[in-house]
Amino acid sequence: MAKTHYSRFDCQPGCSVEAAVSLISGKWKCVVLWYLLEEGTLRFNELRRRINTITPRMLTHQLRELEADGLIHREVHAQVPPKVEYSLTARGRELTPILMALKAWGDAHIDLFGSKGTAGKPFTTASGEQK
Amino acid sequence: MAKTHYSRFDCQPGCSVEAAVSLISGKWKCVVLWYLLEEGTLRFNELRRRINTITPRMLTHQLRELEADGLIHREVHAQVPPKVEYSLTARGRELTPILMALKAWGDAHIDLFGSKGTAGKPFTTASGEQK
DNA sequence: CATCACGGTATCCTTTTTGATACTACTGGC
DNA sequence: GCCAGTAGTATCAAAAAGGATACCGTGATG
Repeated sequence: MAKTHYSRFDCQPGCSVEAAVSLISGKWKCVVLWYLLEEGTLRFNELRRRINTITPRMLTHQLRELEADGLIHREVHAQVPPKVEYSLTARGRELTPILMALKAWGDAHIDLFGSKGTAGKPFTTASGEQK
Repeated sequence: MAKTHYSRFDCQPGCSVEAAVSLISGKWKCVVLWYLLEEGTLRFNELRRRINTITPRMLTHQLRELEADGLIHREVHAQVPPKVEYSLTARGRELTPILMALKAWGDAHIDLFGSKGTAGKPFTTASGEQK
């Protein structure tokens, strides 16, 4: 193996866990990943409308990071008006068990959020507030 | 259901995932959790020595957040010199499948780290650098 | 008497992350 | 001619996170 890379043996236990978490820990990243997991392919403004409080700047930023980390694919169609589609890569789809486990845990311990602790308050949403 | 709490129906899909991730996304948090998972109970300086580049300030900070979020238990023994033991709570132990899945994913996609993308470089460690 | 280990604090500073607001080029429909 | 929708940028500001360094009281050890 290349010496410039690190192998799993170079670092202490928990290091790869930390590394993996760091890829999905930006604000809205999990929400984006979850939508892409559920709906397959979404355009920029489709995501934006689903996460209605996000600013375009933040959405762009998170999408670019997810793309740089190889978790999502960005496809630009050369047309006007512009059409850019986002979808999970194979690597991104491999996060599925993690996201499911996180969701299960999150739903099970939902009483934590909003009351005490360090977690931010849940946000309201375009799809959540009308019905 | 109480209006002051949120139910899983108040928020969009992915919200609970995001909430769960936010609890484990501080720097070193996963490393700490992993050590506690592996070794059961550890004292402050035991953790500190294992993660040798962490400052006491950061260790304290992360431990207090994990405690506030109900993931770890902090037990102070009234003696001198002080003895403080940290261990996972039941809730913390329920993170096991998540941490395992993250480790599996991280190890499988380890080529990502250090080269490109947004992930930080892996760190060297007390236990990793001698052999 | 000085030093070490214990489990932290206090203070200051830098970096990173997030947010608010305004703006772009282009085209199709009214 | 004007407005809406497309996918973003640019700029500035605020807030949060992280890092460096020094320090605390206590008690045992040398």
